[in-house]
Amino acid sequence: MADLPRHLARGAVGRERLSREALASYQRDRILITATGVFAKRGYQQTTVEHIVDAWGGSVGSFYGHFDGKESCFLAVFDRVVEQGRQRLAGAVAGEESWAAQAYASLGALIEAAVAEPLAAGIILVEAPSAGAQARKRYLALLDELAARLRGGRSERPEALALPETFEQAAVGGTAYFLQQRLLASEVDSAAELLAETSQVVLEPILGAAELRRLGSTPALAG
Amino acid sequence: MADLPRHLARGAVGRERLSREALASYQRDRILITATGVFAKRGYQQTTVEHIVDAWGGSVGSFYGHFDGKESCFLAVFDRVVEQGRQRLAGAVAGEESWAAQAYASLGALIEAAVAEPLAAGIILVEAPSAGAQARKRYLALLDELAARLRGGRSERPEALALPETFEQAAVGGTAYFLQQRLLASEVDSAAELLAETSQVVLEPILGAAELRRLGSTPALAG
Amino acid sequence: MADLPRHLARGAVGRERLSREALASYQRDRILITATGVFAKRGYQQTTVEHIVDAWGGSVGSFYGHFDGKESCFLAVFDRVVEQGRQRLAGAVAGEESWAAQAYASLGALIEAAVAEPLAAGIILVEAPSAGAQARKRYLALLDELAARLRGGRSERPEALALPETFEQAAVGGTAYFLQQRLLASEVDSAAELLAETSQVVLEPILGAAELRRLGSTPALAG
Amino acid sequence: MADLPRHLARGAVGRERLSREALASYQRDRILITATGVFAKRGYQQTTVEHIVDAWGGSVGSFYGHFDGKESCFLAVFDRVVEQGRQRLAGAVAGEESWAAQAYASLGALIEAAVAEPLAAGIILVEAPSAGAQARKRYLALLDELAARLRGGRSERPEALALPETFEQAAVGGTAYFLQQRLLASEVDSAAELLAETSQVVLEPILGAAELRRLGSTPALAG
DNA sequence: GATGAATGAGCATTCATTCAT
DNA sequence: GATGAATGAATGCTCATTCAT
Repeated sequence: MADLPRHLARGAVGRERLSREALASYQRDRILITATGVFAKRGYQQTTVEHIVDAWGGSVGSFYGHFDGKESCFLAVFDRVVEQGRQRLAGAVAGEESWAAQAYASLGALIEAAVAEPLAAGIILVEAPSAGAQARKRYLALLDELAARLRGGRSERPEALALPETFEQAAVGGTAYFLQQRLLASEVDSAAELLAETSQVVLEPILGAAELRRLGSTPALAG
Repeated sequence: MADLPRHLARGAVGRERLSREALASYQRDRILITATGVFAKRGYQQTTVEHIVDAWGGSVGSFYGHFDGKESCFLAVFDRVVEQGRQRLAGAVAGEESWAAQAYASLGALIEAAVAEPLAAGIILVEAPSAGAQARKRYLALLDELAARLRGGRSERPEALALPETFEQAAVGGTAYFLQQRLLASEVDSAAELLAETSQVVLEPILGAAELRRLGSTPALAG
Repeated sequence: MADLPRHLARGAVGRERLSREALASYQRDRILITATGVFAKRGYQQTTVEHIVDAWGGSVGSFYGHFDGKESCFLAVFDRVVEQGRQRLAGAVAGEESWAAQAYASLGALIEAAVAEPLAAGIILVEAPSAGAQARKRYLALLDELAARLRGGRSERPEALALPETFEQAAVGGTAYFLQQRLLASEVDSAAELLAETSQVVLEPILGAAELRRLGSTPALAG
Repeated sequence: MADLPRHLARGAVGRERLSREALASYQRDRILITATGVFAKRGYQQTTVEHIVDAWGGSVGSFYGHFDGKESCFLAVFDRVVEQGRQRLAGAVAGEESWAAQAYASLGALIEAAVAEPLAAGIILVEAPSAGAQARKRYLALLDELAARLRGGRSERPEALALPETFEQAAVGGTAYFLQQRLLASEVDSAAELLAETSQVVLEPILGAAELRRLGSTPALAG
């Protein structure tokens, strides 16, 4: 088992309360982090519980103490990655006022995340659709949610109302496919470049070219 | 095993050469047809060779006489469905002269095919991405090819040249995602409706709204 | 963990010596009582240590502080139930003088016990034979002991000497089987009825019908 | 895999029909015979599928081709042993006319069987009660059936009508217990001796001592 | 003494593939 | 060529027991 970070090591203040609970949560997180890599590299179906356990350095029984099984573990990995994405999104949106700026920043944050952690991105874009019914369901629900968010922007531009019903779904699905391809080919370009391209496809039809150009001139990416 | 059609039954003319070859090909096709349904209904991973063999009515050994194994069989199923799609495409394009009309007819033909044979469509859109590395590769190659075809249209319209590099990929991926969702939800609307929606997303940016409207007024669907 | 009864609560007189020892014994007993129900309801093989610990409300480590393991715990449960039976037997026999009356009262006490605590009876009659070699050995030894006691009655009646060697073993085994069947079917009739039937099988050959009739006319059962 | 007996070896007459079916049945039987010994020696719970497979000399997959699993295999072993007992019973009863003679011969046949094949007898008397709910159910049903058969004899002797309701159940259960004890202790006496003892317990109350003495003077045992 | 997280050997079962007939 | 019984490696999972805190 790996060393614990300072604040969790014995002797820490308030260890009574923290210890058990936090330790368990910490272990669980460690498994999730390891599993993210294993699932992403091997693929869900080719991954066995033993692979994860070996990579993690723990024991089978312990694994089952944290998760109901392989699928349950994958879903937790998925949820964790999604949650981290959500936080990035929240952070990106925080400073922006207009829907347009928020949308642009959001897209940028997601692309940045995918570029920074391609394995985590692969969990969502590549593995989730193949990891059983549950996972596929969550994957579709996630894209649906993103499409719904995107849809919110129509009200900002009268012209956008003329877009077909399915535009947002297709835009989100298309972006997912596009990124997935880049991930699988390991041709991950710079986040800036990807953002420039995808924003044109996803956002221009809603915001118009002029608005998008304006947004693009502002440095949108942190990294 | 089911009865053979007349011209393949033994005693037919030229049975020495034809019989063997044609019979084998016929058997293989029968397996592929059956397997298409089994793979689509159960999902690739949940399908066992025995499932296919049982549904087909043959024997395991015979199955392995026709295919190297389960994956090889799936790839053949995939290729077969793709081939049929190609023929539909060729037929649809045949009468049309302009690239615009050909593209519109192509999209119509593909949608029509998906609506007519949802199981076959599911093989491409739902199962292929989950059926191992090989299958995913072919799936991505297929979408790439469609994107490339779509790209051919840019030259027809100067405005289209301004579209982002990734437009076609996103358009194709988005359409795939959109159709996949409809297939999984078993909410297959009429082909006409789907065509109207997807063409707006996929073709309008290239052809322009006016051209698309004109194409839409011509009956594009056979069924 | 449940509250302790007054005299065991901390602060009680003589807590240094008593406390430790008595507390341990009390805890152990609590586990045994709980385990009796769990083993009887789930069956020995289907019962896990965790089941017992959960039902008891303690912890695994603590469980292993009291017992060497699952089997050891079952054997202790067995012994405890046997011990309680022995005490009932002693009580029942106390007031009686003749062997005949003692035997009749004993049988009555055992049946009464089985009817009053079917779970405890199930430990002996149903689970013990299936709970591993040790338990089976004790089960067989127990029946042997009862058979030996029964045998003591032969001297009271010359006719009984003509009974086959195996009579007592068969009588005890038969009664055990008979009661076990009633327990498994949850068809536990009244103790009086069961006593009337079994005593005819077990005791009449030794005591004779007349004697048995006489014994039966005295109220033999407490409840 | 062991050699096949002549009539099943290749080249045998009518191999088309016989071969497949008979071979499968033969293999299944071989597993059952092996499994009888393994279950009896190790005990049901301690026996793993691998134990059986190793002892048999086949493969795991093959085992599962013949049985649904370990329990299913045990039940088949149980049924097989019961069936063989039934045939012995049928053979023993064949020549006898009176119920008394039939009952005596039956008891003799069963005891003889138990002495001749203690492992098979152990399956019924020792393992079945411990091998899960299904097996216990069949075990109890079997004893019930024997008790019912025994009951048929009451009509032959007016005195027997006075026996308690439960006599037959207790007699059968007692005999089962008695034999089980002998089996577990590996103290298997001669069949003749066991018959003499058990018949006194089981049959004398129904048939009377005189009748039983008469039956005993006839050589009842084949071996 | 108490706690419960960690351990890991062990088990029943599946299934793609082979090969004797 | 056809057949399907046989193969056995691989897998997900359980649970009695240990031991650091």
